[in-house]
Amino acid sequence: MLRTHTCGELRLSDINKQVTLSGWVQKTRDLGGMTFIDLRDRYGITQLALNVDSDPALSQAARTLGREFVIQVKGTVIERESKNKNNPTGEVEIKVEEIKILNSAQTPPFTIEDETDGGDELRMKYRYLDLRRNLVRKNLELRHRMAIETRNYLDKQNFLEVETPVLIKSTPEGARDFVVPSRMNAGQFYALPQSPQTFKQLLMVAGFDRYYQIVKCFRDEDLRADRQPEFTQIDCEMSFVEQQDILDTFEGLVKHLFKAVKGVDISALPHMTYADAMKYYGNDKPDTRFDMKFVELNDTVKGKGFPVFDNAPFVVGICAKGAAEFTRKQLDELTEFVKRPQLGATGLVYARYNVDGTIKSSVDKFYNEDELKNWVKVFNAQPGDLMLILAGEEEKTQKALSELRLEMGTRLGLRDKNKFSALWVVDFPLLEWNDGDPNLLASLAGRWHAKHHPFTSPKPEDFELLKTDPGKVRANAYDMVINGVEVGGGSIRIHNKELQSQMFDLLGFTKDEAQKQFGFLMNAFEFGAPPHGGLAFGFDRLCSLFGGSDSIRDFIAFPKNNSGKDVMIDSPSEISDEQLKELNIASTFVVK
RNA sequence: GGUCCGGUAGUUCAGCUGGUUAGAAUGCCGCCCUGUCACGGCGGAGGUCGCGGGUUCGAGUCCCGUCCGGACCGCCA
Repeated sequence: MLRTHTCGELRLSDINKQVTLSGWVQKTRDLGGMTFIDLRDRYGITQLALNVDSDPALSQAARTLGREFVIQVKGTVIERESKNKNNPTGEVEIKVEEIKILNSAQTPPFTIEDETDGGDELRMKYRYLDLRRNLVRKNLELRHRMAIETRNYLDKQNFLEVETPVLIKSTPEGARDFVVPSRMNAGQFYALPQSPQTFKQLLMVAGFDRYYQIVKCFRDEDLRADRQPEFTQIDCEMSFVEQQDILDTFEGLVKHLFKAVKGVDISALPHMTYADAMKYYGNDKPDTRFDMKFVELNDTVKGKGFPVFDNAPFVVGICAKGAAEFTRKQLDELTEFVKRPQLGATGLVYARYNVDGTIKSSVDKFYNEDELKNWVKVFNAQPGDLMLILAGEEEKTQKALSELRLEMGTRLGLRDKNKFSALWVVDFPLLEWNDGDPNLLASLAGRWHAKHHPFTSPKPEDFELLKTDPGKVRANAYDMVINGVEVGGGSIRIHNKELQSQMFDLLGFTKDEAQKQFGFLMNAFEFGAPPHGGLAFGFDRLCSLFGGSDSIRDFIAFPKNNSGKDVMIDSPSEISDEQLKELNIASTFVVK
């Protein structure tokens, strides 16, 4: 061994021990007669001390060490003359007797410290240096702990971890597939799984009863701070269960994770219907750390001669507690916020319910004091509150107000990263109308697409609506939402061939297409498929949520950038003509 | 496919209404310093202002195009 101890473990109790340490030079502090070196490894930092009087040659050698040199030192553990309470090893140091340079290092392009000076791109390019930093390392340690505790919990619940294939079949529903050419089968392609969905259902048919897998999934769609082209799911499926059984089991998992990883007890998860989530939060993943629910105002504000409200199909507002003090400038910022093209609101109406009981609105011209007092009643506002109102087409207005609500929550400090509010959103619609998207309309025979996925079962009481009003059919589908982040979702599946076939009809598959794409699953349903259901957690998101970050990239060892590129290994990249030829792919492409 | 923001020293950034030699901090190099731990002091080196074109007497600054990065919308069953 090149070391007797790590750089994080020596304490006062180790004094006088002869030790050998190996690690990276974090920093040297040369005081002339004395030289101090911070030696770092994964476990911590230990200070090395050299005195020019006791060994001039060694002291001189220490001065030549650069940042991130890899060295081995032998010496004696001694008590420090001046201690550092900020470091667990801060009461001791090593009186160095021997230094061996194991490897030199170039000066790193950014500082390897908690508060790094490196920008995102540079950190990605030198990810192996970034990973030396405490913060990033701790994120991956958190991820490791999450995975271990997930396996502990599910193992105790009799779940089996089963690996499913990565080279599978491309299917038209859902996200765009990543595709892999088959050399042995010219002109044919595998697809990488968007999820192991069909395989886990087949495992249920096979009687495995309780399955899980911490598994990579792939989707060829545009990226976001919380979306990577390859990502990890905790993928689960159970047989002989109803929705409530699944909710109970995985509420248990999340509670276990909070307790084991963060030492936090979270209360029982409330259930909120999709309809209520949309009505009160304008969003199917509401941040319930704070209230500020939507208040519909059509009956309150219309017919008073204010054309914006009178002409809008939908008027809705929120009441921000204690925000009446917002300045004109802040209100203008909020107006700009909702007018951004992404939200597209035409304006923002506000009414301050001042502490002195007076009401001042941006539409005083149209609403007298009595009418504004009625607003106060409808909003249940208290003196000091600020009422914010948007009007327009329902869906768009909901979305804009939802974003405004989150913005207000942020501005009012109501979105504490150390506070966790989890809930189940249930009763999602089974289907969505492919409204207006010509690409979808052209590529799919049908105009409905599955909100969750085509294997989701409708609620039995809504079966009849499948024929008469498919848009009204609710699904046995559920999402777990924590702090406004959709951390997981799933459904009770269809296990009956006729119903599955009916679903594919609705989604516009011909019998042939359905058989070709999903015949293996429907055939399996004819051999004794048990009732089953499951869900999948977005593991990266769950980790970033636990770590208090909005970005999942720092919880993935080697993530990709906004363009889906790994700038460290320079991928994706071109391949040789020989490779293309082997794969039976033409080597020239005409773009556009 | 779209919207917005950014690209200036190794790094993070400032650079006003276009005007002399493009600055700061940090890092790096050298000298000094015997209890530092964000050590301190003095000195020094370090620039294709992303790239191309245009306007102008004059462009880091304005305009057009382009590339790269970031956030978001669409998309993500």
